[in-house]
Amino acid sequence: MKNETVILWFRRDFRLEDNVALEAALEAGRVVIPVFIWCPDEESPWQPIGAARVWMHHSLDALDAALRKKGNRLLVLKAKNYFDALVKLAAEHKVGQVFANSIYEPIWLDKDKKLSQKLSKEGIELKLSTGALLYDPFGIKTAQGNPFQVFTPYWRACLQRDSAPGSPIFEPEKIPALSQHPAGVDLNDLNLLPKVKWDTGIVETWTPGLDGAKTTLDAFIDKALRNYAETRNLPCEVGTSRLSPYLHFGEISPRRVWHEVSEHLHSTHALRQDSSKVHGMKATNSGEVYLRELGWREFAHQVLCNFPNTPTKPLREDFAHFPFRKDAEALKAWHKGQTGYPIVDAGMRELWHTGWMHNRVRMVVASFLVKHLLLPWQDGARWFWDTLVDADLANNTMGWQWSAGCGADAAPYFRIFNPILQGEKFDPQGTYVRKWVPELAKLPDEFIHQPWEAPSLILHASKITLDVNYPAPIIEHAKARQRALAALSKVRGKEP
DNA sequence: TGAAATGTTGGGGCG
DNA sequence: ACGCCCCAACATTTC
Repeated sequence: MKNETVILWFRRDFRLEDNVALEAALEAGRVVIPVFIWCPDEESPWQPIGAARVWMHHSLDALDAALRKKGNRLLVLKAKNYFDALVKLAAEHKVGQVFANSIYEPIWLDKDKKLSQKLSKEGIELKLSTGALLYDPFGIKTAQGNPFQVFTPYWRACLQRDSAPGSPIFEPEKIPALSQHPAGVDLNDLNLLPKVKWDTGIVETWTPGLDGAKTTLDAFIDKALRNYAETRNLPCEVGTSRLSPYLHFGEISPRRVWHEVSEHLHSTHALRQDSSKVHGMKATNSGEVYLRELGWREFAHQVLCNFPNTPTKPLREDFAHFPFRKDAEALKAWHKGQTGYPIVDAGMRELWHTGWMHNRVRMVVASFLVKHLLLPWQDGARWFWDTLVDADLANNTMGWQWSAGCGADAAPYFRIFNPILQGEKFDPQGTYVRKWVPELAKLPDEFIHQPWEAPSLILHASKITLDVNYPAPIIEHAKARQRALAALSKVRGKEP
């Protein structure tokens, strides 16, 4: 017989569609209490902060609105710890089962394990479901039984598994509620929104929440997917999916994204059928290139789960004692987008303003921090953590270790992005730079990525005085490159 | 999911 | 016609 009442604990799965825990809760209980518990003390040091909190606030608001359409609402609690909050809520409503979706991060997996044991002593079952990932991060292993550390064979192994990701679950018609909703706190009392209004750019740029997620996916498939392989690298265009924050907070499931994208590709005959392509040897068309990016998300979680120290420690140990510099001034210039390299500064300012940065530019600014400035990748990761709406421990860690050359399948140490060439290649008209670094807007295309090379007449006509209204480069590219090669070659291990 | 240096080739100008 | 040089275009290697 069904329990009368069950708890559905939302953590990072703010959706009603394709939510495995929700489905399980509805099967087990007659009445569901959907709850979000805010315990900032428990989540340190990688709790949501800054831009991600802003996002989370609006996302929870959207989730509540969606639950109300299903005849329920979101109970918001603020607590010292999850255990006390859950025990108290369960006792008040005679609940024996708590349903939730697993979060594939070592801290959460560990927390859930202990919590589950403690709760069971109180007669409460914690029922965990999957759904945050397409593949079990502990389920894909090399022939030797080790976790993969190189992407391509990992992804091949995923795609060659017997079962492709299944179809998403439909959202329920109704989520039966208690006749009297339990009293919680007001969402605003969590103080997720900043006191000083620095979040206007985020609010203008994004529509957080489950509806925004669907709109974003539809728009991507409709407008950008066809040319994804080419336009995804152009930061001035909307060529990427922009789904990262929605995926991070579980406002849409990776299974839904996978399903819709492959569905669309089959219906438009854009996905080639020959097996060497389908099996991911080489991504030759836009659809496969995009699904491969979902693969990188899987890979990042797989690496994080199997190597739990990677958020702060390099995976390749020869990097552990690399003599990164300490240079507060340079770090600050990077933070503020005042390095004197237009593509770098544009990216850092886009990040500050919108809580997001185009992926191509993320690679450029990361390479610049680590290789040109020789500052620790951990400092970059921390800044991204505070400023990104899509701040995700697995993806952020993977990205930074990749850029620094110390991670899984990492860029070799000698791969140093030239910020001028990257700019000219991927922002040839300087559209992106002009948008985010408006003081350079009047510069001709020829000099937009290297204002210091412009003749003084042109600088004057463009109303630019270097080091007055736009910085001269904080370091010369050629020198920085030489310095990085010299420093990094000392730590290289078996890599050439 | 680089960039720079170095090497090779082939067409054209020119003595 | 021929050899020579230049150099762009492309390929390879090196960092």
